[in-house]
Amino acid sequence: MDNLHETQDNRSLTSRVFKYVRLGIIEGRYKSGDYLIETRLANELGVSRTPVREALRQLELEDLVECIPNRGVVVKGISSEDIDDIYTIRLQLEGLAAYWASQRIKQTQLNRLEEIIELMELYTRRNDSTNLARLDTEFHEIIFTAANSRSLKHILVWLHQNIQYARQSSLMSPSRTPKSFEEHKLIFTALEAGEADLAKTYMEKHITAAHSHPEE
Amino acid sequence: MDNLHETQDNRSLTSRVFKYVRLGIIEGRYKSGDYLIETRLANELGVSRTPVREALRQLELEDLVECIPNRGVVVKGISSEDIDDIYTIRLQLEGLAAYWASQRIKQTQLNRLEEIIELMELYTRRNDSTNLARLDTEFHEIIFTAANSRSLKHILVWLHQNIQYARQSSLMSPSRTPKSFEEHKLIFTALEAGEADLAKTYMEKHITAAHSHPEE
DNA sequence: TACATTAAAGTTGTATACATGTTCTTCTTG
DNA sequence: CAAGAAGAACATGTATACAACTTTAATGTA
Repeated sequence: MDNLHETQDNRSLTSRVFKYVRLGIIEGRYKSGDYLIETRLANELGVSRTPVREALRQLELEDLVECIPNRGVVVKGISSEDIDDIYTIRLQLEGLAAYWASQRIKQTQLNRLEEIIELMELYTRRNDSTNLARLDTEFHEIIFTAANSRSLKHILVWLHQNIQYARQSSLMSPSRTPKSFEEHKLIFTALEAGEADLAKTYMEKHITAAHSHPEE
Repeated sequence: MDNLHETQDNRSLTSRVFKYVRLGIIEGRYKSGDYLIETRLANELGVSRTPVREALRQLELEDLVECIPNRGVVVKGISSEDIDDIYTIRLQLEGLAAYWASQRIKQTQLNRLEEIIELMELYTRRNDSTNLARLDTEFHEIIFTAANSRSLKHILVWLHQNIQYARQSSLMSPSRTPKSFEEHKLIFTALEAGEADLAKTYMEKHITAAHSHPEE
């Protein structure tokens, strides 16, 4: 019963279980209100209860499930209202990240951003949404990292993960990709020039646009 | 060897261990770079390794420790730069929380806020920092809750917990308390009147002032 | 002495066993 | 038949046992 067709990232069973259940919640396989039974999950994945418990305790801190003492863990999930809120929160925080990044970003990070921009242009022409989504994630992650704030990065990574859910549903819609590409380019230019306020403004516009058209 | 002089909140050993280690990191007993040995902690607390492991895995997600596979978990701690960043992030997010709260707050929550304001006045006159700190936490938490956004509340609770560390150090300094009291009152008035922009502005001023003078 | 090899101690990763608490079924009783 | 009690089935909470991996100490050799 190996539902776990993972690659090589077998760091530990705990993290495998964590990702598996997380994906299950994000994809809606486990719905809000469902009880997650430890032994059932353990059998499903062919592992013991120990790593399952550790993973569930982590998911509790991610706020994706609620652990009720001596009762079990119940799925909380992410509603569309949550997604809306997350975009508003991102609006505040990614603006801040871009602002800080423009002051603290290193040359190597700028180089990688430039590479990403070039690749994005290519994949936009080819309508390759899968690769575009991957590059988009990396683009934003470089900016989180360049902002050089542990707390901010921690929050933004969490928000991005939660939002994957919304992305998943509308991935292949290519209507907005050319516009999105231009937005990324503007952000990059501002970062390169060290224009903090401009970087912030462009990032905010990008998030807002992405919220209205979540396809990329 | 029962270093755990807890009250009644013995929901589970895992959460007891979690709070114990968390406090240890916040108080500086476990310093950045220290390795946390599972068996050592287990003996220290008179429990088995199972709840210790679960607690450590949770602390990893809180970003207070780093789990290195097959090596152990190392303390990350919170630097003063982190604290500065957190205040800036709170500036963005508590403003948003106050904004949303002013539109969504319920009468019972407003009543409780009014009670808190009255109590704060009392304790400010008495210079009772301990109770003031408690009320301050509740004041902000009511606003998080009233904002009615799961994600926002989750982030702000996390930020507040991280910042307790900075508060701990300078608790008894009463110089700012009268001013802080006035700020809380202004926020409350704006919330009561449903003035979203005003609530946001007052909250931002309050956070900024608290950052310069973290005693309350 | 310096260095590689190997044994040993220590630590983490995982599974299992048992204790405790909860839920559901069934049987009794009014 | 309804309501409640007893017990079985089930799930979680915790401890322990064992396997795998890492680091350290020890041993042997050039």
